[in-house]
Amino acid sequence: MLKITRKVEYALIALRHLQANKEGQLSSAKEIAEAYGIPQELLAKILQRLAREDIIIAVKGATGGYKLATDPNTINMTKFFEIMEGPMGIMDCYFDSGCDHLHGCTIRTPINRINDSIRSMFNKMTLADITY
Amino acid sequence: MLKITRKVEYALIALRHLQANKEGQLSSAKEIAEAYGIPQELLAKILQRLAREDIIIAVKGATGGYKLATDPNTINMTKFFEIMEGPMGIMDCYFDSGCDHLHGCTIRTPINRINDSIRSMFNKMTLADITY
DNA sequence: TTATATACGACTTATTTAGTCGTATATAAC
DNA sequence: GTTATATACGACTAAATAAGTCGTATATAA
Repeated sequence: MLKITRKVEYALIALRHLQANKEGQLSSAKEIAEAYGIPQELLAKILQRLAREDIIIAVKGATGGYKLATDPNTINMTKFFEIMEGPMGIMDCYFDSGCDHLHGCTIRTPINRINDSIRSMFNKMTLADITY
Repeated sequence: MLKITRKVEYALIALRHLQANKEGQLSSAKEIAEAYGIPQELLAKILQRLAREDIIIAVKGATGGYKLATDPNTINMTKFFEIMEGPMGIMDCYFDSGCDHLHGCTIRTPINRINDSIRSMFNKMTLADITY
């Protein structure tokens, strides 16, 4: 319950690393992985996803690497979590309705209230709150 | 991320059911399991844990069952989650220090801030917010 | 004595998360 | 143009966790 995954953890570490770089300076997946003892292939995939979502910019080729694409202040944590792990809800019925029990479900409404509280809390936070 | 487990889900459903009972009236694990389509053995174990922790009272024997032990208003959700699933932290390093990366960890402090926010949010909620 | 409860640990199965591998493409340096 | 070092990405395997089952013991009302 309420556990952050490695994917998110590694992404945050990497973003913080990139944020500490000078304007325009690149860091490769290998460099970051070695610096923090993270499996390189795994981190590479995470950085690729962040690049696809325009959180960071990828530069290919021999001296390539990654750099931040935007000010971390502009990305809220709800969006960030959902990029990394998909829809954020403490129960799936918040999003899909493939639940057998929906008819007799007595806890859906309060559960959704909790969900909204969590989302609203993370909506107020930006990546900069984590990476600075 | 941030998913509630079935254990918690079933516990909440059962507690809500008990809460709806008249003062002193018992419900068995079987009765509740059948009413909501929950695996009976699994629910039984959950109810046993709730009884051990004095959230509910167990009555043994042929006409036995469970009833609430206390006003749901007196149990906060942080305590409830921790009874069901152990320490609640979005990363384990909030509690233990078996982390290899602690020396160079750059995200511990902000992660802990998030943790505190979540715990404080759940501390303000009681079981009654869910089961009523 | 029987039927129906709770109690509880051990076990199996299913699902999710973490990590690896193979292959393709881009590009700087030589 | 060859080499070395990057990113890109899907497929695969392994590890960890969650979900569910089973066996056995005990309590008690009928």
